Order: sequence, then C-alpha cells, then structure tokens
Amino acid sequence: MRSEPRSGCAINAAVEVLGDPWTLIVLRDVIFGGRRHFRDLLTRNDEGIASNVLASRLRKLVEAGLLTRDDATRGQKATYTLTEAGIRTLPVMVALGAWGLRHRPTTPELAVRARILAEGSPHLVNELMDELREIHLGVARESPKSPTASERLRQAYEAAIATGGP
Amino acid sequence: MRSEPRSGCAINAAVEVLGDPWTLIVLRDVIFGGRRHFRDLLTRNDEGIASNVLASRLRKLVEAGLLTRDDATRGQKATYTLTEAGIRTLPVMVALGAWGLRHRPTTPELAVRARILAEGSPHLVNELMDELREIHLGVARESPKSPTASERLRQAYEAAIATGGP
DNA sequence: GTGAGTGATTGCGAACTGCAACTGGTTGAC
DNA sequence: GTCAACCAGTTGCAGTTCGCAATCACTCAC
Repeated sequence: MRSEPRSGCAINAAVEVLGDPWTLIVLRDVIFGGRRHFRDLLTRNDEGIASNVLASRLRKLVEAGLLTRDDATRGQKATYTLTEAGIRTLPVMVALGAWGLRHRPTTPELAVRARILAEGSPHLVNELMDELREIHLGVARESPKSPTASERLRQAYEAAIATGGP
Repeated sequence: MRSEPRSGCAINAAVEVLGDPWTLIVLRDVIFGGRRHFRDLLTRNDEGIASNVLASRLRKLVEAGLLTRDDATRGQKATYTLTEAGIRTLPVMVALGAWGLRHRPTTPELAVRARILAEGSPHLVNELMDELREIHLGVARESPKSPTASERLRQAYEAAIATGGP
C-alpha cells in the first residue's frame, strides 16, 4: 500500500490519496455524518461499503495522516479522529457536492444540504472546519456562543423542506 | 460500464464519475495541459497512463457528458472537447490542488501554479472557466481585450520563479 | 460462562490494472 | 501507386483489487 508518487503535481498528489471510489465516501461519513467507529461507518453507510474495503480505507487514511485511531485493542471500541489534513478536505467535498448537484441526478432531501453548502461558501465552509476542529481536535471556536454552522445548516435545511416542499 | 448510482448523495454522484485514479488525471491534462488528442494525452502524460486505460476513461468521460468527441473515423485525428459539465470540474481541480499543495510533497515548479490558483480563487477560477468556454465551446469572453487568465497565471508563475528562486 | 457487540481478517470468483503487441485505417513524400 | 510514418484505439495476459459472505479474537454486561 506504499508507493512513491507518480508525479510531483499537486492535483496528482491529492488524487493518489483521495482518488478512489471509497476513500472519499468514508471521509464524507466522518465529516458530515459524524461517524467515528468502524461499525457505525459499516452499517450506516448509504452505498453499502464492504467490511474489508472499509478496513483497508481506514488503514490507508490513518497512514496518509487524514485520520488518527486511538490505540484500542481488538474487541474494544476504537475511535477515529480527523486531523487538520482531514478537516481540510472539506472544500474538496463541497466542490464535489456542488458539481454533483448540478450535473448528476440526486435525491431532493440530500440535495438541499449540498445546495446550502455550495451557495454559502466560503464563509460557511470555514465555520464548519472550525466546528470540526472543536469536535475532533479540541480547539475552541472563536465565537462559541453563536449557533454552530452545522446547526444553522440544519435549520436552513428544515426551512427549505418546509417551504419548498418535497 | 453502466450502473445506477449507489445513492442519491451529491458527493457520491460526483465520486462515481470523477472518483478513480485516472479520470481526474485525464481531465486535468485536458483542462490545464490543453491536450485534445489521444496521442497527446498518452505520450505527454506525467503519470504514464496506459493506452487501454486512457481509451476506457475517454469513453467513460464522453458517456458521462464531460467530453465530446468529433466523429473522426479510425486513423483520423480525433479531437476531444470539454462540455460545460467538464469545464465546471475546474473548482474541484483547484480544491484538490490546494489540498495536495498543503498536505503532500510536490515539486516546486508545479507547486507554484497550484498556489496561484488556490490563492486567486474564486475570481481567477471563473475567468479560467470563461476562457475554457471560449476555447472548447466557442463562447466569446466578456472582456476579450484584457489578458487572459491563463496568460496572467503564466506571468505570475514566471515572476514567482524569478523572485522566489527554484 | 454466556451472549451480544466490537474491529477487523479470510477465502472466493469477478472485475479492473499495467504492460506489450497488434489492428485497421489515414496522411504525406516520392 | 507505393511505402513508411502516424493515428486511435483493441487484444491478450498476468497480477491486483473488488464485492460478498463467513469467520475470528476479543471485551463487556449480566
């Protein structure tokens, strides 16, 4: 699973880590779905990831420095935590979501969130990254008394559902 | 090569088209490298793509509506052209490049371009998309007398090389 | 100690990848 | 017209990865 980069291009460097059909899905579930455990990622995944693929991708993401894993022994509940590098994939997720929303068929409920994120960036994206830093790295946000970005995202989502219909 | 989406998620929808180790590389060479022909993409590729993989990816990209292919018969020089959907992957490329630049080793010469793009967005990105629309779709830019975005990118690149050293 | 829950690993056939050779056609010089 | 060079792929093969299901080793509550 180790190999030197195919080229020195920044896009290629990113693709070598993120450019496979499952890695981004796992990362999406950690970032947007709040999944932190193996079982959680395995059973609550919309695309039906296989357990061996999940195991290999989590290992790869830890190796690449996008996630850390607390040293739980076998049988104990292990927790996966985003690193700064992992948190910074959020803009990539948002760009992908914006493209998918515009150029691919999506189910309406899931599309609303992607639309809010696509239209609210880059400020909303920065706030969401701060929120992830608080949850995963224990770094306090700047204005912790204001509603969190994810909370506002949820509210906007429900408002859109209510007014726009299904 | 045809299959229904694994889920209705916008990110997954994008990943199903773009999320493999070669598709994004081919698209990058078309967008940033100006490659329009099979031989060009095959021989001037930094990562050393194989001909069968290139053929399958070009077919897939045409099927997915990111590229079109003029109907040249066998033996004639076929030209691939970006569609609007293909042009709109540019923000994804920029986000990936920005991430790769920050979190992966890259060669300095190639990194400068990624840095300029990462710092100049979103205005520069919009201008570059307009330029791609002019080249690939024949849509005139708004202010065609000003220097093109790619020209300014090239100038900034050379200035950075000159002042910043290698 | 028993049973439910944890994070994985193993085994298997099918699909995809990288490599090299080959196909069927066009283009251009002579 | 002929021939070499070029063009866009295709084909065949060995090795790797994938999807699927079963299984493993371990912990924790009771």
